[in-house]
Amino acid sequence: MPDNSPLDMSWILSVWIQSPRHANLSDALSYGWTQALPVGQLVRVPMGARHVLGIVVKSTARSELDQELGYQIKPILSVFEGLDPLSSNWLALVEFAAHYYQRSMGEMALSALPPQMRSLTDEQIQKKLQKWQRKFTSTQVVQEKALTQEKDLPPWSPRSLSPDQQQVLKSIAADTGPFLLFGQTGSGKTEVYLQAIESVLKQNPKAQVLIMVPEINLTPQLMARVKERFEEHLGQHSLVCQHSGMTPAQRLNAWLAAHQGQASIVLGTRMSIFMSIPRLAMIVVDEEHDASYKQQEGSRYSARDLAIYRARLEGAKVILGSATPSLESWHQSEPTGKYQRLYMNQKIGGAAHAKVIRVDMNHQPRNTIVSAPLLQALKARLLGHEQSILLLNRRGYAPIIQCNSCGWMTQCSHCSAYKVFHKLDRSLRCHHCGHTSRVPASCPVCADQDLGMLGLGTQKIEEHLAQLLQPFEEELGRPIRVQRVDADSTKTKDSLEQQLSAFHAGEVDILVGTQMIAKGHDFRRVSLVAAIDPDSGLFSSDFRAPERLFALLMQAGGRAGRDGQMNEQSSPELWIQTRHPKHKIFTALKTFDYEQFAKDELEERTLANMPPFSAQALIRAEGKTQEGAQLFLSAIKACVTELLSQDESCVGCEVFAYSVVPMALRRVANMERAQMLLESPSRAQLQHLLGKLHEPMQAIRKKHKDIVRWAIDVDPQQL
DNA sequence: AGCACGCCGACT
DNA sequence: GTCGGCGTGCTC
Repeated sequence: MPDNSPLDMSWILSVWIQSPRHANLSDALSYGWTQALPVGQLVRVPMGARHVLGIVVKSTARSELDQELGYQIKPILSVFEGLDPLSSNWLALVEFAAHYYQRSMGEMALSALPPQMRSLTDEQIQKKLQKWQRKFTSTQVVQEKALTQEKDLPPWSPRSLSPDQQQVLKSIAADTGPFLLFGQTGSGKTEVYLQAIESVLKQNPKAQVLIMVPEINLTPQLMARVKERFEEHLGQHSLVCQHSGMTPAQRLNAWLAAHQGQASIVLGTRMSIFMSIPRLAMIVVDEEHDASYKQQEGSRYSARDLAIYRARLEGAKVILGSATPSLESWHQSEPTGKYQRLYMNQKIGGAAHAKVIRVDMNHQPRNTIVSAPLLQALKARLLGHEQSILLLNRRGYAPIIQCNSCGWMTQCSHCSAYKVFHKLDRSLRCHHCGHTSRVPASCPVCADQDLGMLGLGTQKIEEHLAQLLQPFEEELGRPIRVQRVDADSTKTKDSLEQQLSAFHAGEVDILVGTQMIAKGHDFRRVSLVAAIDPDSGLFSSDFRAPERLFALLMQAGGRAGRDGQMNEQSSPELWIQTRHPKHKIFTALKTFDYEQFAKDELEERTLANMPPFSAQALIRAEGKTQEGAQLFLSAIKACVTELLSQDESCVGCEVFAYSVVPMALRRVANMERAQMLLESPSRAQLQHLLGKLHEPMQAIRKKHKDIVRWAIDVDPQQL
């Protein structure tokens, strides 16, 4: 702005900008302007030496100011004229999230906008908008027709629905929700989502819908189905995606389409909960139990929980769907809770449950990887030209090199973790800090050359399996094809899709992989899924581990035998190799009885006062030394005690601070890490206390110079 | 968080 | 003699 004449700054604008809470700036900074601006207006403002994006949250006439501000007011630099202001509901969502997850308003709000917005000018944005507008209006005519006359276009084709689906849709139409759609894999939840969306769009052609999925991998699949259903009615520009795999330009375009109300359907990962969707009428959270809905760094929000809050704000319906709901959602959908539970018990097309077969590994030779009965079962599938999946837990399967003479292992020099052997480039790599080195020819401690492999990678299993099956190849009269899928084999772009499509096409007999293959993919010719060693999930220090294991195995079981057409001889089977065959997780799994499992687990949680019967927050610190990190947290613990006994507003609050402990992965990239858990029967009291902690924490931080980072994780997923 | 300003080691 | 290391401190 070249105008150097003094502006008549008779208005004071309160503006949120990107700045972390510990920067100690107030939530909104004051800038001067010649006129009031609408709440939610995007502006560019000076901030020290640079220019940053801001959001106007208030305009006050200078004459109405209670007192003069104690500092010089700068004018804003420019206004994004071409963009509608963000809605008050959007601002309310951001404000709630910032409050709840202990972040600054500015950080929450600005990091929820597409990154490119920060660098573009108003003119550039307007150009983009015009371009989009032209594209859109050419298809919009079609859309209007479709939704009003239904003449020139194929009408919404009637679908045959199962009785369950009909019942569930009736309930969704009749009530306000939130709804927990509890349905087996293969019971047709996706069809319910699509029909529910369809009825919302029929009712109001201008309405918008948000669909969330846990992972990027799952967006193309679901997008294909959404397109197939809606594209001819809505036009291709009415369906947009939002996830971190998109280019900055793609993200901005999609954001603009949603913000301007042109996109009818927004499909995305957790970040899309913050999309600007002015006429939001429905939110679908697919696989709501999935841990990916919780952001794990920065503002650690839960997109699933925010979906509930946002839906209430907007007066929109929200559907949480899962075959294995989180115990939080399950509890909320009990008769005493706030959600309405909808059951879908039947599998479409009469597909049967997998039969659960447990192999007691106590009765197998020591160090057995694939037990004899499982091997027999695998052979049977090979003979019948059916496919199998072997599922590995991550833990315990990393291939680590050990000295067979002195016991030395490939410990990472920067982390409290072992470096993992990668066969491809014969390197040792730390999965936590990325440090890479070559495999030594001899032990660096005792110089012995007898180095061996300790853990079992998926690579190792792949080889081992090939070895076990090799004698069988002759009998079979063809080579046996084993395919490995894990983080390594899918490093190259869209290679996951490629590998899986090879499996789909029947070019592979046995698929070996980690959890990632249990998610979302629909394998029709698979009749056997085997969990090789699931026991680490049984006795973990994390109280949610059993829940995750159960969900994984249920999901894995659902992968087997989804095809109702398959003949009787190949009844689907889920194999579990375990040293604890009597464990209640496995007995509940035998009948695919999630409800029994949830009942048992919730009983235990009640007794132990664990979530959902208490609220938790985790304070983590990262410093140069473990003592430093712990000292820092201990000082905070003392501060909690003091607040609870001295502070007027905290006395009587029931908040319990557990002792300070090193984190499970105590050292990462040369940083020592420790944590402290806070727990309270009252979410509100815990919130209040956390809010009170910020100031003293900053004072404490100044005394502990070796503390590099600290973070508060509200409702932590992993302990 | 950025980005300044500010005071001490190895280089054209 | 400078380029640049990152240690405090401020941003309406």
